[in-house]
Amino acid sequence: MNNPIRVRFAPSPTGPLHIGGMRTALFNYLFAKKNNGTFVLRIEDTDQKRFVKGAENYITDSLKWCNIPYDEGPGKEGGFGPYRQSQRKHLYKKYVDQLLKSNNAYYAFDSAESLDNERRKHEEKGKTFIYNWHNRTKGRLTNSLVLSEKEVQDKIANGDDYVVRFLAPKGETVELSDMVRGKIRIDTNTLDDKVLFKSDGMPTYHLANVVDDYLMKITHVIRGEEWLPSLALHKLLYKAFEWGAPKFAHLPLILKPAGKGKLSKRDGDKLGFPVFPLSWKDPVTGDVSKSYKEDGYFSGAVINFLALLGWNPGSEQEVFDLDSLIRVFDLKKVNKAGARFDPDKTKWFNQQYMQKTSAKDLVSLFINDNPELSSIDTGYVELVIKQVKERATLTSDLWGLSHYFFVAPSDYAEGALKKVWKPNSKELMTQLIRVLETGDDSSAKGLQDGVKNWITKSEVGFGRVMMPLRVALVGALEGVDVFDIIFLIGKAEAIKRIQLLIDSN
RNA sequence: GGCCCGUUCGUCUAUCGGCUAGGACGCAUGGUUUUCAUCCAUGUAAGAGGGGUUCGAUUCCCCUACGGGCUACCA
Repeated sequence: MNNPIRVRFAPSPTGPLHIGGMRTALFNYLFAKKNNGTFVLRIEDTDQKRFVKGAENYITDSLKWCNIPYDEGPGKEGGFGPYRQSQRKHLYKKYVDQLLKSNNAYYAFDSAESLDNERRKHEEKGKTFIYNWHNRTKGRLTNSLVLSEKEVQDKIANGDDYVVRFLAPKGETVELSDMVRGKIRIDTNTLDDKVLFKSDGMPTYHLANVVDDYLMKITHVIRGEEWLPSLALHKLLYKAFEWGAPKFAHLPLILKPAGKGKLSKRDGDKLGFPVFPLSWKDPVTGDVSKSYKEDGYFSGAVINFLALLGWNPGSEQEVFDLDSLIRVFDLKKVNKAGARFDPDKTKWFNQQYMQKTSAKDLVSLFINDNPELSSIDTGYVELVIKQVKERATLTSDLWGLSHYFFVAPSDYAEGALKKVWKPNSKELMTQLIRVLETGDDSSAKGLQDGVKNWITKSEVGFGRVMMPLRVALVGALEGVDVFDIIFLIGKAEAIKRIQLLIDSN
């Protein structure tokens, strides 16, 4: 293989990654693995102002939790490092100079204030200010296109702040090709002269991205649709460098479940569902955001759902583990339109995964969530989970569905008791205790037969017995089969609970 | 405002010009479970509008509308 596939996921560490970012990472991963390629993680931390401590760890932890590990990246050298752009700072100057020398870029000395001013003035006249062929040499702007070479050198020697801008060509049409969108044509006159190199000595995204993708031999750039508008610029940069460009695929955006716009980090807290894989504590505000992991989701279910957002396998199958996802993944089946995020369907996927997961495999997870159970025999815990898991959607549901197997109800659901407790209930429950004491308790079936026989023979009515019995055992009118409960908690414990109900009424 | 992308059930989506427009989530109803949930069955509901092209358009082209993205020395 002389042109091995290499893709990269290139987040910037400005905060926690939300599921939109995870989906981008996932598609890169799937594409790489499908094609025996390499999945690279590159940290794009060129904006020192927005850097957030802990965000990079958050990103790597999230990828790990989702089981989509990177082949190369920070801490995983693959011959193309370093993988943080801040550590590659020294590399970019050379390429900027190359562009300057080939007249594809120029120095600009305009201050942020003067540019803001221009923008405001244009706005007042109902126009939009664009730094490009329109005005770059019209005198209002200060750059190396209008200044003499000596003036430019003096300014730089003098320590004046400057940026380097790309000189967008005039009157050309760029032909773009996107793997999911097909051909796109852009008139270069509508482009602006983007800043490539900032006055703080750091490259902007556009420059760093292109240079690094080239140096890291990236073959396919798979990223969110928000980058589509800068594709022309990037293509022009490759041309200016005289480099072959990678192939591009722009993924449809993930939209809010309700309302307008793309899904954002704040939607989760506002709408009551997680948008983050792992929980995140904002280092400034201290706010903690809920997450899929902590809410009781399986990472496989989250990944599965994300994969089907903006992509489909071309069949009616919906549940896929990671390996089958890799097997069937195809960029050609990626949709063009944005996809609304659906928290309900995410839950459904999780329920599917819950049912696929064996009770045995759930035990440690369950005990982990409920440390007070660590002293209980794991065999018993497994039997309990086996009873309740078909009713569960999230792993965090498990305790609510099974608590009565571990602790006697401390109070009774008000409505339930009122509905169930009749004048003769006390008498019936007392009789029931006697039936249980003498009956067969070697199996749930044995218990059932004993009680049923008694009910039939004494003609007291099933509901009159079963309902209060359930309330005694569970504390509410819910839960698994009563005889399964009695069998598991044991006859003695069951009798104790019935007596408790009698005594308290 | 400008530039770009998009548009099938409420939502995610299938349909390589020939349909009674399929599946899933959700919702509703019924059945099972002497509880609740699960489960099962059934139902619900769609190709934005207008022009073309064609024997025939959800599918191809154009216009409009609507949605989305971008428009920073942020990525």
